[in-house]
Amino acid sequence: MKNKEEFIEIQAVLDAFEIIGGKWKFPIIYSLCQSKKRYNELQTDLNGISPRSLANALKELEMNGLIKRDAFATVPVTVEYSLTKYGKELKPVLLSIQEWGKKHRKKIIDEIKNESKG
Amino acid sequence: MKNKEEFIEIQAVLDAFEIIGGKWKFPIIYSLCQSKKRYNELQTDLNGISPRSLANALKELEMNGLIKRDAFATVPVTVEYSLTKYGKELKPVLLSIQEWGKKHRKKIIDEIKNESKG
DNA sequence: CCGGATCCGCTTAGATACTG
DNA sequence: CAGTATCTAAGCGGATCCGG
Repeated sequence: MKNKEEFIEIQAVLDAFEIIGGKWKFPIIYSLCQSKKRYNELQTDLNGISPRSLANALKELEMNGLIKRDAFATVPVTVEYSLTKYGKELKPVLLSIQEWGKKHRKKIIDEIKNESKG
Repeated sequence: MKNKEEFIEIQAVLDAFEIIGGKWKFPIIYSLCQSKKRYNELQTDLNGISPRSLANALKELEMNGLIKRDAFATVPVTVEYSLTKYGKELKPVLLSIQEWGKKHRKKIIDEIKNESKG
């Protein structure tokens, strides 16, 4: 580390990961970017997340003020999760990750094609 | 999930996290964004990462073509890690995370101030 | 039935000590 | 200096169960 400024910069990244680290936080937020979702919709979107992990992640995200949980006393219960205004500030981050993910996917596919070509 | 397109989008995020998920990958890449670094410099930058976790993360990042490892037969050995061209494509992602991290830090500090004000 | 909580086992991450 | 070995702690997933 060279100086105090650089320390703060990397500390910002580390801090961000205290909140949005873990395997599922980003995908959850990404899913909620599109629209508010119910518990089961999230579970489907996230393609096989366990209920335990989903519940934990949602609780932490709510504690940190990134998402909002609304429960309606219907029968059966309806619970909706949505991004808070603060959570929406993560959108640019999400979009850049997703863009990189698409590029990466393309790269992998190209590599496989080249291998089979010989 | 509503349609196939949305599935691909979220899948891109999931895929990205296969590569750059985990607690330390982003901070490592962030640190290497600035300049190439030696093993111990990274350990210092990352403020307390264990050697094991650092070694593991570096190995995975190298396997995925994001970073490059150069060893020089000096005594003692010198090893330098740097971003590959492909790894550098993550810079925009890093910058947006870091920006959010700074915002978040400011928010937390403000909240603490307001609490102590009463 | 929906939204979780709980129990269990496996995999990943971390602390510390030690080595080429 | 740049890691590995070992042990322990935390996180994740699967199945099952419970309250409304």
